[in-house]
Amino acid sequence: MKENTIFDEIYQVVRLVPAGRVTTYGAIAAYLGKKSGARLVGWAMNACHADASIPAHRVVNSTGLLSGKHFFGGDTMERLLAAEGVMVKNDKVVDFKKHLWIPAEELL
DNA sequence: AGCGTGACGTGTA
DNA sequence: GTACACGCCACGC
Repeated sequence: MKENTIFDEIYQVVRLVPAGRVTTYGAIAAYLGKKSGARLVGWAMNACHADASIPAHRVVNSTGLLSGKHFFGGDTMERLLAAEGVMVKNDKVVDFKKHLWIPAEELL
């Protein structure tokens, strides 16, 4: 490891996300020190296909919308979330704020 | 070395 | 409340 790349940094944080919780691209970016690096997180997630150990399905946008569910292959993302206790309605996380997990706050 | 793109976020109209 | 535009960092060509 010790790639020291933004990708790995993001991967580590995403892997720290507990089951039944979801985080946002902005939260991860903020934790890494990137204020508006949300796009970078999305980019890293795109490469997450190389790491099946990364629960990218727990990462949603600030509106709680499963932006990447389309990339997972249909209902895979919402199904994984539902299996962990996170209900998804209309591609959006139910009680999103309640399930929201922010590294900068929880890992504080 | 420069331009375009991207699973986003925030602000303004 | 919805729609549009700009900004951010990193990667691909």
